Amino acid sequence: MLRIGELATKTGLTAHTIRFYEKSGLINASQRSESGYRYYTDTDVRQAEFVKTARKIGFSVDDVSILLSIRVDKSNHTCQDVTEITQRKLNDVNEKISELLLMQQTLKILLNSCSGGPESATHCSIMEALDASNALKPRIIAE
Amino acid sequence: MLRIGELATKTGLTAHTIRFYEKSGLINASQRSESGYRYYTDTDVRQAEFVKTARKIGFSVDDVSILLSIRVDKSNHTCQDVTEITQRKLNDVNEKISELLLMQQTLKILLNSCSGGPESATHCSIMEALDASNALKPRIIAE
DNA sequence: CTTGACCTTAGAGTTAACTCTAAGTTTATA
DNA sequence: TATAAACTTAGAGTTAACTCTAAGGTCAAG
Repeated sequence: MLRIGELATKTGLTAHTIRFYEKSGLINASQRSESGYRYYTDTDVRQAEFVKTARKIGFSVDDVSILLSIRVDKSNHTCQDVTEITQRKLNDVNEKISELLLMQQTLKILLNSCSGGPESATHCSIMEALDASNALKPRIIAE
Repeated sequence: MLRIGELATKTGLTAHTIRFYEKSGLINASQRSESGYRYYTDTDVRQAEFVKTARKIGFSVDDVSILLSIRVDKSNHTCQDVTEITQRKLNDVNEKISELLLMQQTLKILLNSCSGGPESATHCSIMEALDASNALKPRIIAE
């Protein structure tokens, strides 16, 4: 039986975060001492690690909540239920990557267009590009 | 001279956002009518477009504020000043992309490991992977 | 029996960038 | 002149996931 600080050390979460996850319904202490201290069983620890793992992969707290409800009642859920959540998350991630790649490309083009030297910014091509509204249409793929 | 709604239409911002940017020091109406209506000159419009462009590329409101202070006083700033901000932003973006690519890879591996069919999740390999804490170490690059 | 590390709670604060509301004023149009 | 669309303000709300604070209780060691 671990106290909250020990669970924190074991999982890499903080005690604060564990209490926050408890409020959010993700982690529960099976036992409480008379004085109110939380005590975590091995089963609790495994659940906390599941939560940590799922969060690290990128699942939201709400997603993890759903995954946990599947976890405790696997026989009444299907692989399809699980892959749907996973696919949805992958779609989110893919979309964010696309947006960031576009930003990356634009930023690279801007950096390539400017010397970056100590000369006055009066004719800085980055500033000029930001002033021209076509700065957002990177047609040339710079590498 | 445009009113705020017209500027909104022209820039693709909302009137709310324009007022918010005004509070943040990014956009100002050169004129006000007696009754308090904001009126924007061509110069204001160009500045609003600059802001829109910079935000779309991914610069934070604070970054845009700095870029604007350079913009109004180019001769007292250098190309280096501008590239530093741009490079910092590119570094941020690169870091986020790395994190997301890791998530993407993990999610793909999870999806590949599971049929996604209508069978019970009792032996779902995604659930099993989330239970095993090595789910975060994707050694096999799945495509 | 005291000290310090650890624990408790409720609830407020953080961040970024909006987004919305309420209550009232102005302007253009029919 | 009446009505609707557009405008004004201050300030509160939203989102996600924490993160921290205050004020106090518990426990092990010396």
